[in-house]
Amino acid sequence: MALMRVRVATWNINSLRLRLPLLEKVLAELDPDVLCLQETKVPDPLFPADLFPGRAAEHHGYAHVAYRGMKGYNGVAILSRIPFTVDEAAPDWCAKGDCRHMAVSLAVPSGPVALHNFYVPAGGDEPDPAINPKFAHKLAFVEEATAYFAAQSPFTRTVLVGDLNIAPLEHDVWSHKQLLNVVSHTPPETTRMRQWLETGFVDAIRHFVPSDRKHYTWWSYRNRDWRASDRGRRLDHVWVSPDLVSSLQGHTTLKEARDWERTSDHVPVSVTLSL
DNA sequence: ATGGTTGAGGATCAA
Repeated sequence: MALMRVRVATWNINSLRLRLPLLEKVLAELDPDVLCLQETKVPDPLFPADLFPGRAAEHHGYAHVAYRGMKGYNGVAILSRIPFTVDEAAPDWCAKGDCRHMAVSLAVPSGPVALHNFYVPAGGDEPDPAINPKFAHKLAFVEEATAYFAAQSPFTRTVLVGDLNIAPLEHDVWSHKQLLNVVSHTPPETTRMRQWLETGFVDAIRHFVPSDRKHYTWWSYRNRDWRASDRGRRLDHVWVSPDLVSSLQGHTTLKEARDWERTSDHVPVSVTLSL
């Protein structure tokens, strides 16, 4: 059977409704077959009926759409050209019902592919679980996810994407030393993330970008000039099961999106596979 | 050490 190009993109959009015009721009730039979004910040009843006003029917080619949102915070969505079924049995992490994850099975002709879209808790400011419940939640969330995938291991034909809110490697942050006690890069987080990865994933972005090269996907709004200060972090990730490594074709981190008007503080990331 | 900005929603809270 002929293989199919499957390009999966992930973007923390930081309000879907506010950035609908940029959504179309991301699709034009990356041409993904599947786009996973985080921080949609839209309750399900208010999810836009027409994602691309004035464009072609059926969502501008992305006929398959699923979403899980809530008021004010969090929320994930998946737009796809490839049909999928939603995994309704996926866990409700930390039993909070807080719309931080969706799993689907993509109907790729060569066989189904499991796709996980995660929005891991940011964890607040204080990196001490004893005094900061948000940090405790973050650690517990990652531990639950680790246990979930460990129980399935070894798994195949699986792609995991999302805003994982952890920059695991030295060169995933602008200053390893200065961020060691800053939430997103602390040893309790990076250690747990490594354990999660090692349940059976390969870091697909670092497959393409050498680990000794600085690489970021997020720059704070709180910098006068994000590009000049370049105090970025790699918080957004694409992982694949080892059987898919030989299918990896390329990747794009759309850094230019950080310069768009009224954009997200995260930029889109895509990985292309031949499946 | 501190402050810096953005979004949701309508006061702060989350990031």
